[in-house]
Amino acid sequence: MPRPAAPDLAPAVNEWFADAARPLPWRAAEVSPWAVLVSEFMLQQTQVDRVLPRWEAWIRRWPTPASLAAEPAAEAVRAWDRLGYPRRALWLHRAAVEIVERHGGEVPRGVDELLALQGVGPYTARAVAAFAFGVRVPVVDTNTRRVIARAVDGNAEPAPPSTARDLAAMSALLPESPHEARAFNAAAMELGATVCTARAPQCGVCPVSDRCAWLRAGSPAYDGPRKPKQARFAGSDRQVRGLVMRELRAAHRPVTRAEIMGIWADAVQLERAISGLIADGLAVETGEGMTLPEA
DNA sequence: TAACCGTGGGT
DNA sequence: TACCCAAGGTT
Repeated sequence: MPRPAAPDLAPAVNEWFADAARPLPWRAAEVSPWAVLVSEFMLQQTQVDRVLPRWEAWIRRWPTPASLAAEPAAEAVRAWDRLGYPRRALWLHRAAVEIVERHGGEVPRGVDELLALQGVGPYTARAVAAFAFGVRVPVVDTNTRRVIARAVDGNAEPAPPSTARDLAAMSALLPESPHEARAFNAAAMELGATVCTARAPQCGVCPVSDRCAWLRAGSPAYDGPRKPKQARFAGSDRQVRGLVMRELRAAHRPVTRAEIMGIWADAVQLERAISGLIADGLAVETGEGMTLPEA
């Protein structure tokens, strides 16, 4: 399925990026691959502004994989605070252990080795390879998908994610030079995050507005398949799990059954949440009560 | 593979 | 208010 010849986006986007890039600390030249990996874990489904303070504190406390691996998982979950999806904290801790055990404490540079780490998927593996090590690989996140959907395909929104298709599309745009490729991976994401946004894109300041297929077509409304609606949060199991985790993080001692029962009226749903957290390894039941995992 | 997994900001 | 969206990954 040949796609239409892609416009040459990289030079203009990279030129724009050189000036417009936000000074995010994990982009600084001196940050370690580990610090980049931590940022990528935290940024999974979580906005930059909420990540910044947690990342700073995390890197200060655990500057290497070994320093994190040496601590109980409970400390990672506490330091994660309210970033959400706390199993990411568990997975990051596990990944640190795997890096120590399998890679001598050094974050691996290859996509395959990175993919084998707990909690590292197609996006994170390539992001670390590209941004921490300068490897020339396509990196595709939700922002890049949207930029390509508009500028190349002429659609207001991307089709449902497909790793193979998305990577092929980005590969077709990626400059040959590793240096330029690395910049373009970051620049495409930045463009999607700050200009080519999901709502109210700022086409007036877009560096590729002169060759954007979507703009050229008159910015037609999206008519493809709708994304599945996210289930409502209020009253959900997610909310209950979050409340239980908040309690476990705050208490530096076992939380009794009676205390747990006080945080949600629906006992059946609360029991389901607790069982799920235990099954996920985010909580453990002891004779004294519930705690965060020490292992 | 579709459903599940937190939390908060923007509109 | 209610809904959409967010540097995804796992099962």
